Amino acid sequence: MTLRKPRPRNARGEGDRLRDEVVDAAAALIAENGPRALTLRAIARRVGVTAPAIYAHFESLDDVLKAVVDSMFDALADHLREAGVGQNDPVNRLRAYCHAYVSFGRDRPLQYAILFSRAVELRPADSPKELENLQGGEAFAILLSAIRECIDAGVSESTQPVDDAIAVWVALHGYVGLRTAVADFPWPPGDTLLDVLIDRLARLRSG
Amino acid sequence: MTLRKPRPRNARGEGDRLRDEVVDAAAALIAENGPRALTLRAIARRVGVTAPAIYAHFESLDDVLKAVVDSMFDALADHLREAGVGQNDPVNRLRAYCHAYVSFGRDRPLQYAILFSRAVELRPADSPKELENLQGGEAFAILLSAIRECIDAGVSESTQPVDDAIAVWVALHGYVGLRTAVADFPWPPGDTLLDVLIDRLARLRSG
DNA sequence: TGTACATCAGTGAACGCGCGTTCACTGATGTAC
DNA sequence: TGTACATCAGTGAACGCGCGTTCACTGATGTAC
Repeated sequence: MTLRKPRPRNARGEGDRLRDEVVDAAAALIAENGPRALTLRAIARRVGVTAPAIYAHFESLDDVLKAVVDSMFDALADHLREAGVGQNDPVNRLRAYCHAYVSFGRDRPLQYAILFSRAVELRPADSPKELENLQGGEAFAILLSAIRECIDAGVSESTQPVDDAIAVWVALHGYVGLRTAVADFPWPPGDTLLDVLIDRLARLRSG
Repeated sequence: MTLRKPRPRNARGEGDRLRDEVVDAAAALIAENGPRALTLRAIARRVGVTAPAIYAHFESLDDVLKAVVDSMFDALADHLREAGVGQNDPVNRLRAYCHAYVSFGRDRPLQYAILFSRAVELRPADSPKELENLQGGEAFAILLSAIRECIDAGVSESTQPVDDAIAVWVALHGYVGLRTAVADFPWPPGDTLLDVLIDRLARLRSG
């Protein structure tokens, strides 16, 4: 319900800027008040534009939500990659990716929740082999490659890297979901549990 | 939008029946069309009653949603208990509980999702020790006791049953969430992955 | 046994609101000549 | 360099709808005498 000053109209050729602003505003609304608060008019108010203006860039509210999900999956993959920078030890890199995944979800629980909420049907991969083309597949591929490097370095006993990467992903997803939803629970301190999950599911020797 | 024949008015003293019917209708609406489809008027239509009649039993729509979540947590615990009946081997019992947890979520993904969706704030436990009083705590206590029995029987190497029960719960939650949301993924066949998660996180010797 | 009355379990009309969507329009900005 | 014009990036009014919530009411059922 925040009132904004009327924003200056975009100049010629900069019409696409509104598209990005709409996606950002939609993501912010979800982050603040959950997906139920996402309406075309609320987005328009936040951007400082009238509701019909959105139709120039999106067919419907659902279309906006899809764009939000897309941009969130991209942001997640970027977040993981950044966390891996400078991590030369394969175990530390894997851990860094996993912690980054969790912090991504924990910092924006309501946004994270829509990624796998079935509110938007996920884009199907063209073929089972095109994992990266699948939404979330980019993040998964990062996890998988980190596990493979651990195996190559002899610090993981995993013999089925794909299955074990899925196992780790499942655990990360569950950890984000439960920790943000059920705060009132005797959670092990810090991220102890997270490291246990990584150790056992990626079959790290240190674990 | 299903039209129902006008239902007979409840007799004296049976007014509480409407309360249960409202909760069931609300749960059914969520199961069919997700939480966005949950409105007071839709519930009333489905029950075959006018909208104001609901106010005799609930203060608001949010109050109805809370009742749905409560009844779902009860149903989950019942479902687990039933699955354990007749399982005399502790490992098999633990597995039966875990598979029951997953099937519960998989059979009603949209309902399961609201349990931990933050759409309703979960009832806080009065003290950290009163796990059973916490929503979901009853199901958790069942898991925990099964792991303890595995330890006692010498088939689990777990030394921290509470932490490991949490780990299993996290994995079950993640498994339900991802499997129902991301169908288009190279999941290991059947519930192979689920058994791997149980083996490693409950530290079963068979694994 | 009969009857007046209280209570229970709702109904039905009405309210104001925010929503998605349509439509005709406007006014600044770039382009052609 | 000036000017007519097309286009772009929106505006503003209007529509019909379903929503939560309120209010006065109704009519069947049980109870007291």
